[in-house]
Amino acid sequence: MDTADAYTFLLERGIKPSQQRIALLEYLVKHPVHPTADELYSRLSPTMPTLSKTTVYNTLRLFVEKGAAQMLTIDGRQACFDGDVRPHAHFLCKRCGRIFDLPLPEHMGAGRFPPGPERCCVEEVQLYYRGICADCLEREA
Amino acid sequence: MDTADAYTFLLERGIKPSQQRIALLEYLVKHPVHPTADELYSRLSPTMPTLSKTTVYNTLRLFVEKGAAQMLTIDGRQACFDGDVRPHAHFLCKRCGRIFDLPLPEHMGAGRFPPGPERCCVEEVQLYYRGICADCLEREA
DNA sequence: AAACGAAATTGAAATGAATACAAACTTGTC
DNA sequence: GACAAGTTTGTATTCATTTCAATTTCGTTT
Repeated sequence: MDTADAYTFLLERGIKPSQQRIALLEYLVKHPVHPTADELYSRLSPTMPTLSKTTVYNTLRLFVEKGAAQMLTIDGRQACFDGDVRPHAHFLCKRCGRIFDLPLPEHMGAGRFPPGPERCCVEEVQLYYRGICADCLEREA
Repeated sequence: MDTADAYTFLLERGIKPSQQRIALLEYLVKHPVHPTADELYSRLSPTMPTLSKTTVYNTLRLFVEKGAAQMLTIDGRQACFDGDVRPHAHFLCKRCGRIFDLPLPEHMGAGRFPPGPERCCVEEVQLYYRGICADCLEREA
């Protein structure tokens, strides 16, 4: 995704494409490592010196509201963000802290999330795994 | 679960059963509404005036480590705790903030959580739904 | 029963993610 | 060029959680 793509993507979602919003979206999509708000700020500050942390938070909240990004609460300490809004699961390595994408189990494809007997309206589903990743397992063996 | 049950349950898990730990475990099991650390402190303080919030945090962390309770990160702001450690899903109502238990989909029974191609070691799985609960839907209709 | 020591508890202070808010700035429109 | 609506910015604040040193509890030994 380049700047032009980000521009139109934001417009499609009803988001006014400002410099900051384009930069954040581009970074999120190009770096699918589930960064935190703070990481995004640190990475983008150098090339965008006036960027404020408040803008990062505001923008991420907007993205989530408009369905342009996902917020992950897999790490209890801070929220992580994912520019890939297609349904997929996440794995958090307790050792190195990295978050990996994983496919959803077969039966949990898009739209097929039976919430049980209750008559509630499900808007989001998140499937989180936690454990030790392959790299960390190998490193310690 | 009464005090004696809590006592033996804690011992079985390798947790020294102190007054505070028994009280916390009993409360968690008797009130399956997924309280936060702060709520637990507020509820137990009246009958246990010397209880400290640090103890609540320490104890909850210990419970989670020893598998005596589950920590939920479904609400990004604060952790919630569940004395029911059997695998089940959770639903957070964005309107009223309550968290409900839900059964896991058929294919996701205990131990059957295929994490995909990676060779990682999965220790926990959490399935979160977010939306509007039946009560809130009705109230607004 | 008193003394001891390890473990648990406590309260105060610190940390750190996230939010509130008001001022300054952009951007498009007349 | 002035205006207005919407954005961005920095500072100050909130609040969940952690750190830490001092105190207390509890089981064991003398």
